[in-house]
Amino acid sequence: MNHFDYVDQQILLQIREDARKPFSQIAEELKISNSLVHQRIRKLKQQGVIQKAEFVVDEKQIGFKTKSYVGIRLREARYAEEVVKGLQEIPQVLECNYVSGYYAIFILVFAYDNQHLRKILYEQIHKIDGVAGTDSFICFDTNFKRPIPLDYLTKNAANE
Amino acid sequence: MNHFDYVDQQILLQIREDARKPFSQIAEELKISNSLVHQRIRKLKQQGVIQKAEFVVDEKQIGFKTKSYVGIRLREARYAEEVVKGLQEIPQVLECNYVSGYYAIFILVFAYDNQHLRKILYEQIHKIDGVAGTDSFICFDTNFKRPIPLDYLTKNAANE
DNA sequence: GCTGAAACAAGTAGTGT
DNA sequence: ACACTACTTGTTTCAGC
Repeated sequence: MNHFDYVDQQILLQIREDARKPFSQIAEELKISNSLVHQRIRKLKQQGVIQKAEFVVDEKQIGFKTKSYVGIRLREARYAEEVVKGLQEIPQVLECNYVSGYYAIFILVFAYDNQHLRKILYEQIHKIDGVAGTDSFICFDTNFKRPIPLDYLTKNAANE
Repeated sequence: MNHFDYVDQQILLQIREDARKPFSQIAEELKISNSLVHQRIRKLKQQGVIQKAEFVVDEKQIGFKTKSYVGIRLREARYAEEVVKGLQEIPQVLECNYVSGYYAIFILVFAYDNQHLRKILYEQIHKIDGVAGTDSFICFDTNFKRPIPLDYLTKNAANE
């Protein structure tokens, strides 16, 4: 397991909320040196704990008003790979997972509006060979969306 | 509709993939001045197109191996708000949406492992008043995950 | 493993076209 | 609406503790 102490956790908590926060400011708040922040962030990157920094784009502001999760059933399991390839060709499909349960594949779709979603479903997804059917769960509202807790790592670090 | 031209699009494409990319470097690549990049990013922030910059944390690296979508059915529709409040108390529930279709609420859960997920489901979610039942779609694998396309804005800008 | 200073690079604001 | 310049601030490296 990776080493992961209080300083790492505090740095992570800050930069994952604001990736452009100056390291010098973080250092000041944690009362550590400028360069230590730099060293720790480099370590976290090397370990793969942090991968990259992204600017978050508001989907509604750029015209995507309909967010929907879609469960996909296959005619037979062997079509899975091919269907994933087909889904990848549709830019509005932002996420694609193999799942357990009633569906084989579970995706996240962003469309301009409900009509656009209907088009994507019936003119594109349903035409992919191997797709037996779909169920859509259109998001009326997102109540909350938040980052993953960091407690597991610190708990484990305590055992080292 | 917002003004949104080629420069805006190019800047967005770059910073959403790397929020710490130096503005000066973006300026160089687009062959525009340093300060124009700065101005445009400020504009995009004011318009709400970009909200904040985040560092992406790898869930597996920090101990969360089980990702699952969970559909929640309610005993009666009027319980909705209360159930959302209950879900908010569970830190491993990272996203919560009101949805159309078979379920009333659809959530994203990250757990240490399958047993931990089971615990969250039966010892926490099922004990919230109003929850009639749940179905879990455990993600065996995420085939792809990508950012939203930006073409809509530029298409609309052309009509202005 | 951490700090501090020094060299370097980038962000910011004001002015002019 | 954009570029240029001067100024401020942050980043990064490295010697030393």
